[in-house]
Amino acid sequence: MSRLSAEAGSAKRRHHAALFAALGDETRLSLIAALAAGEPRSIAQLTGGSRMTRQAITKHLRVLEGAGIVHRTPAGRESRFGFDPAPVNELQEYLSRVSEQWDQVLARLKVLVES
Amino acid sequence: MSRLSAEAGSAKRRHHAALFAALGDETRLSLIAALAAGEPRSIAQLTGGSRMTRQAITKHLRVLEGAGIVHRTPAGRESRFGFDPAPVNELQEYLSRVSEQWDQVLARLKVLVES
DNA sequence: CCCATCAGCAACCTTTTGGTTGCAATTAAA
DNA sequence: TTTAATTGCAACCAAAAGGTTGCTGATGGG
Repeated sequence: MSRLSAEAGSAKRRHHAALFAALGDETRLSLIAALAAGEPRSIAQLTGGSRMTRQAITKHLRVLEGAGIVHRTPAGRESRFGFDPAPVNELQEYLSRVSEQWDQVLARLKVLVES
Repeated sequence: MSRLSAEAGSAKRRHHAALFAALGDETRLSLIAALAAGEPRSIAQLTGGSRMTRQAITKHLRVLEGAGIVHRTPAGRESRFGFDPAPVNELQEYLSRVSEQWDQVLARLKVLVES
């Protein structure tokens, strides 16, 4: 079982790493900020105000879509992108667990020092 | 001032993106898990149990060190790496803000629907 | 002293990533 | 029905990332 659970842990770790990687780009963070601030927007709207090409923005949106952070809704000739909070919350919980783990280590060290 | 604050925001965003990118690798996540679980460890210790080369692990540790997630402490002929929780907490707060922003958007939409 | 261990450095390679340009297709508007 | 706007797809490119091998230099133990 230890092997199975180790592999399951590895799969989850791979998933989390992919989510973090999706957030590891300045342009994508600004896209997330734009989409988490209001209603869905089209690619042309999201491109406006950036020095980058529409295709570059499209690629970034595809990465975010692949991570489930954003979803595409075709509407006429344009496709609107909307924010999806689930992966963000997932990563928040992940970081929480790391922090708690560390806090427990500190608590144990404190006990050792005081004994 | 709007320009200045926009640039300041961009600098912070770049910083956050760099931190996220440092977490965007499965191997580095496992290193973090190992180091956040206990006392500092040497490169050789961290390499043991991995199919990767010591140099690969070294590179990953350097990335984590560059992000401030880990610090190196030379000890004799070996250098021990220890966990540093500050960047993790910083990212946790960042994700919190994104979530809150989104919650506010949802609340506004709800008001619109009910009116 | 001798030897094994731990680590740093450099070169090299392959794959991925971020970005561009050009072109075709669909949809809306005049 | 033209025409403009919005998007998708493909090819291409440069740079960065992830990993390996080989060699060298300290350091600690016998």
